[in-house]
Amino acid sequence: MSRSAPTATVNRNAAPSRKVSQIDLIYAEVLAAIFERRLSPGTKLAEDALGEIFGVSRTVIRTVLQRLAHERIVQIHPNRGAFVAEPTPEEAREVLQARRLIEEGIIREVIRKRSPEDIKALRLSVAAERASLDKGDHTAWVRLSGDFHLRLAAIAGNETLAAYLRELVTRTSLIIVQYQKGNASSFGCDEHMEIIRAIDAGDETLAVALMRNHLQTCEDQLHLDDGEVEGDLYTIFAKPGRTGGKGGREERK
Amino acid sequence: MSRSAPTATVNRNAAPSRKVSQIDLIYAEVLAAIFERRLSPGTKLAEDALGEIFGVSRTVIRTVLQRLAHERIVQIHPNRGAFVAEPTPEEAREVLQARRLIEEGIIREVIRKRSPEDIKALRLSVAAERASLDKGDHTAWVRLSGDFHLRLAAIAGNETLAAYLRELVTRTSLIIVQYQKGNASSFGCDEHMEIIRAIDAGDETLAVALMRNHLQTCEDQLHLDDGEVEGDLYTIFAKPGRTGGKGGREERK
DNA sequence: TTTATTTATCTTGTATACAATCATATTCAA
DNA sequence: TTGAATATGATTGTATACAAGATAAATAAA
Repeated sequence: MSRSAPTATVNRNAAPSRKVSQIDLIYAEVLAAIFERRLSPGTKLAEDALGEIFGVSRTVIRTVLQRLAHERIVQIHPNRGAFVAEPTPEEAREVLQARRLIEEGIIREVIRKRSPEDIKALRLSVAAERASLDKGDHTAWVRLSGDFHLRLAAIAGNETLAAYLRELVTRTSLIIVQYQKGNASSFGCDEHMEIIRAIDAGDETLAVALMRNHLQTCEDQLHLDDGEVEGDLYTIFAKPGRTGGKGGREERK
Repeated sequence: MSRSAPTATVNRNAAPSRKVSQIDLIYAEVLAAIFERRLSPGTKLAEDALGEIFGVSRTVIRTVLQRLAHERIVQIHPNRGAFVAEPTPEEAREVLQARRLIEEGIIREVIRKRSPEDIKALRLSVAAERASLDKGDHTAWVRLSGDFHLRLAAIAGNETLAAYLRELVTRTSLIIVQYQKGNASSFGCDEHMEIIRAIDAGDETLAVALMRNHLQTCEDQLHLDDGEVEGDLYTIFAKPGRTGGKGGREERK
């Protein structure tokens, strides 16, 4: 709680608008903090501290943490507390494999159901991606990049699959935070564009292959192999100022 | 709360064994009640009543309900309470479609990774299925039937996909409770056996086709079309003793 | 100095109390 | 008798209080 002053009590301002529950707001806030690397994997999410920060009791914090735990963004150790999850390399591979399976199915369905408006919306989505990339707004790009995949799921029209993909996309973001080497994956934009073209052309085989490659590329840009123990070593031999920025992890289990 | 006396306060007996949390116990208890048709879709799950029944406070009941809600077994209406979900025909089709997609992927993986012990365990699982079916223990059969699919997921070795399939299997049970016509699906056993044979033979194309057919058969045995409004009509014009048993719904929203 | 044990403090788990919202019943007017 | 408005009761949402467990510190023994 030492440096998070700027984002504290953000929801206090828009208090009268009770249309969106506090729980959703805090949930989104925590998620954003993780993806913007303000909260590192392994960080403890103490109930009291979060309650203080967001101006609510532990009761609602608890609800948020349980939701995040169900989505595997947070891991709850009974009687010990909640921590930002540290997905293992194995889990990372599983998530990407699950995405390949689900998104290939979605692609096939999209080709069957697509309308010209859908294609147009997809192109706009990728344009926004490119814009955020040009602006150097990495945070926005992460969100928009995920949006593209979620949009495909929406077109496919299976809400159940879309919900699972939403979770997988979120988990992918956490995985990228932990395992991405350098600031790669700037090709994502172009690959998304290629996929749109294949869908527009109705070429199922190509579209599926492109999606598979796209997700494989994403996986290849992670360093999942070198340093399987890296997480533990880092924890044990933690030195401040390692990653250069002011993002030294504050608390670890 | 009028007739559930026999199952009430079950967890009080095994009190000292705190290894399994109360939450897991109550969660399993509620789930069992739904699948054994003691709780009908649409039934309100009042926090106070459940707390009284299980001898805990609303706090832990709330946690259970939120977990069930995340898995779509329960629907929470803000400020109004939690109700056993009433999956729509559309949702039912989505769940089955998702299962086809995921389980086809799992089958392919199983064929790659299977060991002789795996095949043996699968055969035993189906044998147990058949035994419960012969004994007329429908409740046990529902559980074992789901177990077969979960076992395949375990062999495939992707914990992430397995978790999703677990949810889908659970939702399928709820869907069957709501839409199954007669006591059909006794063929499930044989179809499971056929799938095992195809896997054992390493015939990926056949195994995938059999799984697809199996799930399609399951979907076909539901009456999803006649009576899209059936749920509502039933609610409005509910008459006791309709389904023969003593399972008249106790409370509805 | 190192290791084991005990104590103290802090955090989570659960129960209870209060506030806010919704459903139902009653009253009043048309 | 029907309809709207109000009042009452019940249920959920949130905060707080207390109990149980875990971490950390301090003390004692090797």
